[in-house]
Amino acid sequence: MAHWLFKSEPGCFSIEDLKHRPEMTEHWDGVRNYQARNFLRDAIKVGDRVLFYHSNIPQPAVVGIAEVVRAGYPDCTALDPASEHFDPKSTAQTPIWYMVDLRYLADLKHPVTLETIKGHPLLGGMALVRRSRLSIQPVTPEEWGIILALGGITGY
DNA sequence: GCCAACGTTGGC
DNA sequence: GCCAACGTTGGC
Repeated sequence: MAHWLFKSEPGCFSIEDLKHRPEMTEHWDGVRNYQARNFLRDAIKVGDRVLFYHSNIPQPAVVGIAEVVRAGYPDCTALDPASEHFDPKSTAQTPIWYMVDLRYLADLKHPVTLETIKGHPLLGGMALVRRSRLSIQPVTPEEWGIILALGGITGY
């Protein structure tokens, strides 16, 4: 089981949005970056765990965790001319973009802010700090454990 | 709202 | 295939 960090602008899609859909899964669509796409298509598997990160706000932070319930499959929004994520180069036969489905697991009791992560001796090397623009990135088991401990939850 | 980082596009 | 121009992300 691998660990990941997914970023989202809470004004667009927040952990609350994910949480309040207990009866259904949520598509993680609209990713239009090749490196993130490769993770979605090739590496992210059912059962993997995800740190849910809120970006582009005054206090960016990891706010909760989620579980992958469906591995990479073609992103239907790329095929829909009405979607803002429409990509005319992507077709049903040769899809370019992929998405996964997530299920809400838990909120952190205490959000772990970017500031905290940057200042932590064992977290300063995270992709979040070094490659700040990558929206989907791998997390090591050690980083996962530290962030959950800082966040005040156990059992995941 | 600014701007640095950096990914993508397109002319040559 | 290089690289300048441009667009986007995301911290501040």
